[in-house]
Amino acid sequence: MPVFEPIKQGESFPQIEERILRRWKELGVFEKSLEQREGADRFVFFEGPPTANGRPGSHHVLSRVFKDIFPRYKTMQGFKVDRKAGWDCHGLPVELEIEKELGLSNKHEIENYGIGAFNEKCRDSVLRYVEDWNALTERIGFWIDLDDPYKTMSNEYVESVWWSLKEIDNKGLLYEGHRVVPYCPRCGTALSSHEVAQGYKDVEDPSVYVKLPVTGEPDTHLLVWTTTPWTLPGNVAVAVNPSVEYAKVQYEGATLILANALVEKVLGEDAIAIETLSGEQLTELAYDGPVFELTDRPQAPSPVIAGDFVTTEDGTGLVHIAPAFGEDDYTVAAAHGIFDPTQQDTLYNPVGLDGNYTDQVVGFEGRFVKDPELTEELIASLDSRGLLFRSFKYEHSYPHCWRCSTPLIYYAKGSWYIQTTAIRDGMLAGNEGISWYPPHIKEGRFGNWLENNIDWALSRERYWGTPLPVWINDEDPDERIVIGSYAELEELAGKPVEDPHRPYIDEFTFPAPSGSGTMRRVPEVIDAWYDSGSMPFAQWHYPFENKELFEQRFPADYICEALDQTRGWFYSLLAVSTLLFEKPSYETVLCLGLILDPEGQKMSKSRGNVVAPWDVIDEHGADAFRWYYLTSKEPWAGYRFSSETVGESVRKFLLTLWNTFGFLVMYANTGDQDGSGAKPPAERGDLDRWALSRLQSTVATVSERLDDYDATAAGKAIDDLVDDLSNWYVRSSRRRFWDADPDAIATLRECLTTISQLIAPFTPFIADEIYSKLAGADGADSVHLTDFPQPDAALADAKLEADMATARQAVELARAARAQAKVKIRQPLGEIVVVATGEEQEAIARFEDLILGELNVKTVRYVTDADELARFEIKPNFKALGPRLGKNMPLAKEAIAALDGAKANENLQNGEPIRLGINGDEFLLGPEDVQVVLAPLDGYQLEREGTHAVALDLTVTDALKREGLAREIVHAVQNARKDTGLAVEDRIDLQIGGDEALMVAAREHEQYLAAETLATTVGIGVAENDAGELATVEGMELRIQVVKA
RNA sequence: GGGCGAUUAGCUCAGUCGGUUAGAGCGCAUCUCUGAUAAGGAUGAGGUCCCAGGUUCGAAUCCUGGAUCGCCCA
Repeated sequence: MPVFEPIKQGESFPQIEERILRRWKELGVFEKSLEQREGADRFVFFEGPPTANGRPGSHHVLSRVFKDIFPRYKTMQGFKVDRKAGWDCHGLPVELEIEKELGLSNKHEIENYGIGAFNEKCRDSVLRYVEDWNALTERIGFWIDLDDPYKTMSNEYVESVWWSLKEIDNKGLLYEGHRVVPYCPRCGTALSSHEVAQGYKDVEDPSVYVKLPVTGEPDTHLLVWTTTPWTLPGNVAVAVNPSVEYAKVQYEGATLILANALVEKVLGEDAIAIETLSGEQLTELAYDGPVFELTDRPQAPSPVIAGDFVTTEDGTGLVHIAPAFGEDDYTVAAAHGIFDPTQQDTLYNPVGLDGNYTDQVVGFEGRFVKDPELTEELIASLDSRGLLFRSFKYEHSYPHCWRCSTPLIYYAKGSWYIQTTAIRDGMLAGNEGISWYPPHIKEGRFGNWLENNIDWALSRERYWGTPLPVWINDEDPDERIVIGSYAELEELAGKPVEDPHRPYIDEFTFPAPSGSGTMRRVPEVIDAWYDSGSMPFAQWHYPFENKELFEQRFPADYICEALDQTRGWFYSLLAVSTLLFEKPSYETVLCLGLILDPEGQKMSKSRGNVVAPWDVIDEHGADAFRWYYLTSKEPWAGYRFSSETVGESVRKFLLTLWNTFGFLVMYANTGDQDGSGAKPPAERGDLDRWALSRLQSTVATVSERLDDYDATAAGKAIDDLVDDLSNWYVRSSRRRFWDADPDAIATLRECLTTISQLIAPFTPFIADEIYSKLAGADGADSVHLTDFPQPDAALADAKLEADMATARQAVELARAARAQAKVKIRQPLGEIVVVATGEEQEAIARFEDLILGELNVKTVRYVTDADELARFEIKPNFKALGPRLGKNMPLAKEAIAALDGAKANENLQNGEPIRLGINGDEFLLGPEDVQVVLAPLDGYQLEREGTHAVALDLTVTDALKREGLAREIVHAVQNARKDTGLAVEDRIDLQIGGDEALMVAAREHEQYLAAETLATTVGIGVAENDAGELATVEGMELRIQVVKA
């Protein structure tokens, strides 16, 4: 029986991961990790629900990985972390997908098809790819309860949402208003501001200057500018800023009125000023309206009105007012009594809900307002009537429907609102208590957004969504009831609610409580963002069920989504919970950046640069994918990502770790030693205790960084530790592993076991593979059932770590010196000369054997007085001296440079200060104020760093030469062993022959040769000419014959 | 047009409280080590720390203005 289960040759990371997935399933590890924390303090995580009507992509892997790591970490720290999955089911994107499938292109066609059948299609489609999502979720090791997810379309969920809306109505914050809203004529629905935000595109639009004839002043025109000529038939007034100065100018035979400040910009230098007028004076004028012929509006003077919002930044300083098509227009026209906002039919609107002109617009009846051809015709009409001053293309950013790409129009219509402006201060106060990663979002993007909050346009005139639970008397629209539960509706309507969706719910009517009329539901459904913002309580069907469950799990300690959710889910969560519970529903939020391709382009299907997550997983494995996302950079900055970059993180970290693990398993098995015979850690040698101390420091750093949601720095600390173990501890301890030294095996085993726990939240697969092989009989079934390591102060030794760092530096210096002198490591050298003082010398002396072995040098000689190799130079420590010396600093720098370095160093060594005279003042400099560095003297080859330096005696004596050759022979024999396919521990009979110089060296070092190559017999100078392998050592011929003994 | 963020080596990214000599990985070139390693090590080439002002004894870092890119909003 081997000590540890041997590593399967040729098993790839993805294969290992799939094996571990099966094991997790068999043992129910996720479930156990939860059961085990029953009754413990909770760490609450909320899953932001994705929509499963499309396949998951690499950006979903990003968020799911960050959603996973902290719950795993907290679980290992002893918290109970429930993780309920969820699916976002409602909304326009779902409807659009079905419309496309069914070949429907507007609401009329949907209604002909049948709302019931249409919604059934929607219902079926939203979980269409749920299997793909589940498979990917499981494969990347995102532990979340997929068996009992919340669904925003479930009866229970919808009922909770209804309850919340009634609560809001009870607070008087639900109202029906008229408002100019961004409206998609194609989808037939108003869009919320966060939907509009997603659809801005840079487009070229026509832009026209229109001349409006001033009533009673022939040939005089108001000059207005607009980028939306289609709104001109809706024109009812012109607004000017009363405090701006306007000019009447003569230009190309016409008299024009525009803002004085804009004359040159619009007309150039050729305009001749006639007089200036104040905006106030202009409001006494009128112009001949309407701009287009309208069947229901006769020609009549239209007013010039005052509006503070008019600026002279662009345009002409005169703004055409169409109250149905602009928020400012609506407000200013209402304020001037042009229409009565409470009487809907007084608002002039020549455009229908379908985005087409009504029959009132003569010559353009039924035309779609954003049709470019129509625009041309409108402009031509203006021109033919002498109203066009100029037209040109204007490039600007204009909102489009985020799903169907139709340009939005601003359009006055009825809509239901939540008066979020009433809770703005509450949301701002709540935001104060939220920890944002990165922090600038809090005051910046999110804070600004809250400051400028406007009421939430809640209603959607659509089909597949949570129906707005408002019933209105069909005889008296002022009588309304908001329904807050199915029981309430059942009692009123006298029948049970089986499906709260349209069209079934629309059939629930009941007599008006006032005694006359029938209560009927309003036709709207609600914004799906409200659904997802309700998940903290709706996922539990609160308050109808699970009261305690909800209260224990509110608010969330941690949520995590991509940055684009700032005004999406992050906002809707905060708004809903502030409305209902007067506090935020999350305490910490991590925002993730976008996934870009290696060129920094956004990944999109149209560009064809999408990296499919399964490709990455199949090639490199889920752990590599996770490690890359978690540690390569700050996660909110965005990722320039490709499968190759993931491969890099495999090579850099996972393989190093895996090889170190493989090394331990191999030598523990070869030497039949599991480390149980080791001394207690405190009694082990320096190298072992160094490794254990590094481990403890890393444990401390990792916990500290993960507590601050900083996976990047935590991962880097682990990476550094693994690198130290592999490239220093193992490298320096090879001999001891070969000898199956229990201390070495125990130390490495302890380090790797603890590392497996540290990486468990990061790379759960390889972590469990390593843990379950090393933990032994006393270990848990899985690393994920263990407690996260706590730093053990007894094993931490800062001095030891610092000393080792110094020793390693000395080795590096010596290696550099060898490289410089082109003397390879296999060639032994006689002496290394180390210049170092005080602690540094002690540190190097402490690890002398290690250094000599690593450098293949016989002895080390210390030189405290560096005169023979280098001289001391004193340099100022600016950080210490700067504040003290201020403006004298440059002078001090010169004075210090002029000091006698050796003498100054001697002073400092003796505890005496350095005296410095500057501008007649004397300054005393202590050791903290200066830095002593070594500068090489001419004629010596020396590598230096700070106050220590290393020089090599490069004299190669004949004896050293022979020893070097012996090592070359060993090297060649080892290669021959390897080529012959011998096992590491196989004994051999060795015969060598060839160049006499080599044979001499071999005879001299025969014992060494035999020991290194496990040769039971050695024949020197006997290998036959034609037998064995032929090698070349420093140009000399070497024949090697290896036979298994 | 406004808000937020970014800009550091060929590429991907670090860079602490402002401390004068800016780092790492990848890639490249040369050399090297290795009976754990798909690896490791050394050296080198490679930098206008986006630009311009300013504050300061001292600026990649702080301030102002500008450029470019991204996101968000109009």
